[in-house]
Amino acid sequence: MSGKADYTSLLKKTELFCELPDDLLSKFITHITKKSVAKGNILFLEGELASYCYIVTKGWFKLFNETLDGTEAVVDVLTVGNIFGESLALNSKYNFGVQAVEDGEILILQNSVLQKQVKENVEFASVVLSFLDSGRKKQIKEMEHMAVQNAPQRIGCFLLRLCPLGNESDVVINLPYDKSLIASRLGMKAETFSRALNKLRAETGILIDGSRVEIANISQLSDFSCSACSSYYPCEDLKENKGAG
Amino acid sequence: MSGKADYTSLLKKTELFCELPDDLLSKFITHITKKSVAKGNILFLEGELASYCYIVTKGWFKLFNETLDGTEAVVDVLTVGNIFGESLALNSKYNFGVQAVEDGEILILQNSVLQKQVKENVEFASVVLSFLDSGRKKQIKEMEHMAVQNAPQRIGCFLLRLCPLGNESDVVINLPYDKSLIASRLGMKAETFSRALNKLRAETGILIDGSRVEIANISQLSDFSCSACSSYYPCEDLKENKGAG
DNA sequence: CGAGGTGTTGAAAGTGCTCAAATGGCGTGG
DNA sequence: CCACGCCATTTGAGCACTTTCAACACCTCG
Repeated sequence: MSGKADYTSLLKKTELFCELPDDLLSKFITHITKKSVAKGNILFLEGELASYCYIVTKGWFKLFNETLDGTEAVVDVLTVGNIFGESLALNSKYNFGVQAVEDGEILILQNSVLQKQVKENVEFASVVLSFLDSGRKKQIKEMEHMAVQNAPQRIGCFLLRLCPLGNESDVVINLPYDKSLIASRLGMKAETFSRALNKLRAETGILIDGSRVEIANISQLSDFSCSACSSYYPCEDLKENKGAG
Repeated sequence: MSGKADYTSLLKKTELFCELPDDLLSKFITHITKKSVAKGNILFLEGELASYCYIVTKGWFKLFNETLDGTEAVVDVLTVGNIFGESLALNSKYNFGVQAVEDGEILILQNSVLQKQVKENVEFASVVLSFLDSGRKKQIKEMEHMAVQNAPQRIGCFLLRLCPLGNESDVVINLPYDKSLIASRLGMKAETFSRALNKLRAETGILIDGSRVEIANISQLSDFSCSACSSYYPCEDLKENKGAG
């Protein structure tokens, strides 16, 4: 189960690699290594040369920045299927640091391999550009969320994004052990998160038991969470428009 | 002054084109057309095929999305030197609509021309990837702003980004006529904007006369605006790290 | 002058934050 | 096995900032 063979299925779960033909995937796979990461380990820090990108296959990872006054700003919290640290520009530096917030596993790939393929393979270059465009659209959406959603809605939206598509009910999600990370990720304090989660539970009928979240009724959750937003779960336009602008 | 000749200097003022060699610039210039846009005109709407990109050479343009409840979310408000609608991915759609908020002028370029150059010219492709990376970093910064800055600081930060670099005092900025646009852009209501602007004036000594803003002392403004942020004006790290991640 | 758009101001309500204290799970050492 | 301490989470009370609703001032244009 841990041989190079199953890298294919792991990569198929990621946005960047999911639609690549197998022969191209195999070119990447020969350069990929798998690694276990213990809780607390730091993979890299902001400002370091961006040599590698990472694909999460297990666990949760925190992307963070440090502010001038020493506070930590959590840029994102990622789990299985997410990629981070990827860079197509030469000699670029990481924009943030990354730390494992619990024991996990990652695939490691040199950015130079990505860069080489972008240069040599027009189709892959096109995929990469779509990927970058899509990332930009998500960022715009994030901004909108911060502007128009209140705390309970932001949490609901965060949960919805963790739901596998296609399921309509009885989805079970496992959050990272330390929920205050999610609070930071969503731009709120731990206390606010706690209260907002209570409100969300009362409004949408979700069940919470420690780090386990059970969503009985997706549409009830999205009715509540998406009402203030410009697109409704599953945010179709994020997938349709391989965005621009 | 409106011949193709001065397109070069206009393009040199934009982040995407500023460092390109003249011979490459001229390839773009042959495809560029200039156009005047009257206040209120809509250039395109969200979801339309992203055929053209636009470079602002005069006036202010509003990038917006419509939320489900009919509200308008202002994604950005752009002026001279900014580019929007650019897309390197094929068959992509615009992520937002764009409207002229006062009489203005734009340069128009087919995205297919950009795409062609990306394919044919490795150096330009590299510039584009850096541009996209830089855009991503700015988005992360925007998120941070929304999270850590209060209303007066957000306005101050917005003004600072409009200041031409290199000047230290007596900078004069012209805002769009309708200031409530900036309020939306910064995620606050018009009334809050009005009050916050008063506070900003009291704290930093800037002068406001209608749409004209005079900044006597840049460092006084940045001391106030950047104190909560992870980087200080002019946000050096945005330029250093041709980012990744 | 009057109408409509834009900006300002006031008062009250809402939302999230700070500070402080209580709760509850979990591992360590006795 | 139990007591203890640690840490994340929860809860409460008060505060700061932003929004909401409403009224008014200002300016331009007809």
